[in-house]
Amino acid sequence: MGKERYTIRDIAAMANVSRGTVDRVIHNRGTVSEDAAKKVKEVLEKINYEPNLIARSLKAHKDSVIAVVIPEYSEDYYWRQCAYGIRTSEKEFRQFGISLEYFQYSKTQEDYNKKFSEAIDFNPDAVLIAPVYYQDSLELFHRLEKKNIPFNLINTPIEDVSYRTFIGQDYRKSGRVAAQLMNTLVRNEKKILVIHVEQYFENSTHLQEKEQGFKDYLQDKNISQDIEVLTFRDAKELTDLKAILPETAGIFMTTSKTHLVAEHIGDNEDIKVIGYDLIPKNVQYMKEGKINILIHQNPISQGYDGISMLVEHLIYKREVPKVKLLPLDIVISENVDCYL
Amino acid sequence: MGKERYTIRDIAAMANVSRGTVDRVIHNRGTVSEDAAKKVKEVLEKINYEPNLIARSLKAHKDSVIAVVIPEYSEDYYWRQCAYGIRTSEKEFRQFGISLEYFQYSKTQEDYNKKFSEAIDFNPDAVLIAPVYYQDSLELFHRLEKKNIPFNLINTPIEDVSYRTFIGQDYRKSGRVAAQLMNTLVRNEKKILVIHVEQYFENSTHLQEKEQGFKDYLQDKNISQDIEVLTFRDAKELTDLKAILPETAGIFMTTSKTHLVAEHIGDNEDIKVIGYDLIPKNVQYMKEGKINILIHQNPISQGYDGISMLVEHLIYKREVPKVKLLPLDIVISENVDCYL
DNA sequence: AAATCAATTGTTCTCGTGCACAATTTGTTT
DNA sequence: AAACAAATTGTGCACGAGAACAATTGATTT
Repeated sequence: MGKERYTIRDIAAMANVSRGTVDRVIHNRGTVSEDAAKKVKEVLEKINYEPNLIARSLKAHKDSVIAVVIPEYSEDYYWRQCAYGIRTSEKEFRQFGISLEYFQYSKTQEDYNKKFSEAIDFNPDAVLIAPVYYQDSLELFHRLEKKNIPFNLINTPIEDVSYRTFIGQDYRKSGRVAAQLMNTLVRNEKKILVIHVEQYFENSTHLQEKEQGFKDYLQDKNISQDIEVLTFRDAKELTDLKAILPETAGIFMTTSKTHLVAEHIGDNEDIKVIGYDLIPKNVQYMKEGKINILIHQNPISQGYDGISMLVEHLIYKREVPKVKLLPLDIVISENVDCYL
Repeated sequence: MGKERYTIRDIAAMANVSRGTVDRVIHNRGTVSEDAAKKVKEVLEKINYEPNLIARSLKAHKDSVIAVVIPEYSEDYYWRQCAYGIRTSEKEFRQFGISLEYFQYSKTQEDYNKKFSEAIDFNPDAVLIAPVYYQDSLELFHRLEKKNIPFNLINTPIEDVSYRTFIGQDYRKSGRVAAQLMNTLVRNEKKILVIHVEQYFENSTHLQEKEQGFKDYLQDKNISQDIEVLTFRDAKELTDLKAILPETAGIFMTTSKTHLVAEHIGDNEDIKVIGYDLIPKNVQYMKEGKINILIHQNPISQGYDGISMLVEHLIYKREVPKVKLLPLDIVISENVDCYL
């Protein structure tokens, strides 16, 4: 049975060579005679050797530092959740010699640039980034590449960049899910609004993806439903909504600002609302019945996986996938508790 | 800052004692003078010492065996998924000296008894059980208790037994979720069927819980909907359904046998179906539109967590919660792929 | 004061891997 | 064959915790 755990010592004994030789064969470094190499390889093959990662990582204290570039999170529930995931992972890996250095940016383009730059100049061993501003990011990523620093992206995917892994949702699919749900909720001739609330909408490809997915679904299913897309730069602009609410059956909000819509809908209107993220205001409105469905974007997992997949690469040098897609969790008032 | 990683050596130096004494204080074993104990404790307090688990587990090869008592899974997709989670976890912990011994039972009461007994006589260090038959289980659990063998339950909760941790869903809530979803799907005067398909229904408290949750929700929300509960011992009995389908608006299936219902519904009937588990047949019917919603019971996580929480206890002696509730994932055809 | 025992403290080895260095063998040149 | 370099192989130590064992101190008895 291949059930036992063999050590390098065992292998050395079986192949009649020294521990050093086995080590050299495994890591193919140094010089080994053909004869010895063959014997060792045969044994390795036979017993299906798997190194003891515990012993290995006990030795391998390289003390790496990971820079974390995310939005300022003290005032923001969503990013605070994400930071919580990051910190959980930090705790777990501290004993592996991993430490984190946070670079939080306030939500302006300049500050994003500044903090990201600082992170690069800090010369970390790896970087975790929540990239919000597409254009600015490209140049910054390029600097990381030149320095040969591996980096992971969370929340917002950016194509054509040599990141290690993107952790987040398939936004196209996310939009499709929203559309299917909306279709079960709404069955009349009034129209459906797709609303974006984002200052830098042009840079936010993921919002555009959600919209596209939403439309794709309706088209695929031959559902002829009136759709109107609205893009607001600022929360205040939502007052414009009032006029069209009477002829609206449902609203799909592409961001976590879903609660804004709920606020603008009067108590008496029967408008179905689908949006994103379990931030307290959203959850509150959901429990009051003003938001029907929220799609959970798993900020905690994003943070946790973002770090741990970087560590997998730094310490264990494990292969990591290019994309780690998180589930598209559908949340209603009755199951919201188990995602909080 | 308490950011550094201190070793027992560091602590010994700081407290001006030997490494042995520090070790004795930490594990409070052996004899230590009050004076020395106080000094060491002060240092421990100050630096917030956390032992290096890697080094610890390198040494602590106790080679534990965990017995796994689950249904025969070669022919059963759900339990195969669960076994997959168990095996993933087995792989991960093999290097910690953990090995598993499987005791699969065919789905009869006698065989459950027999295999479970064998597992106990095997004298494992811990046991993971998917208990199906309530009555028989009590006696068997008692035998484990007497032998002082810790055990975890998955899938089916059994109260008043001193298991370590139950891993599974909150079935009451699960029923509530189904009810809320059904209520969005169905809005007419026809009735809703709650269907159980289970040979040993009396022993299956979790199915009864689902039913109760379903009813609770409707009552809480003052929804006056006709409900009829049907219990089938065998798949064949479902032919009886035919007669009542015309006056049925929706069906809530409490087991993974949801596909049976889909099979019995003709193509033309517009009956909404909510059921459990992403087994291939169910997924197939969902894609065809014959099943509307499936609630995912996370068999993989159940298996994985079931083992890993046992290991946490065996190796690290960490505190583990009495109940680990898995999320109540709502699955529709558009997001089914991300749960497979 | 020497002997004995208990209480306390200090030392050393182990776990499995990785790496640096030491030791050995082999081949080549004079 | 001696001298030397190159190729190959063997050995020792470090990582941090745990546990067995050895050593020291203090107290008690004869």
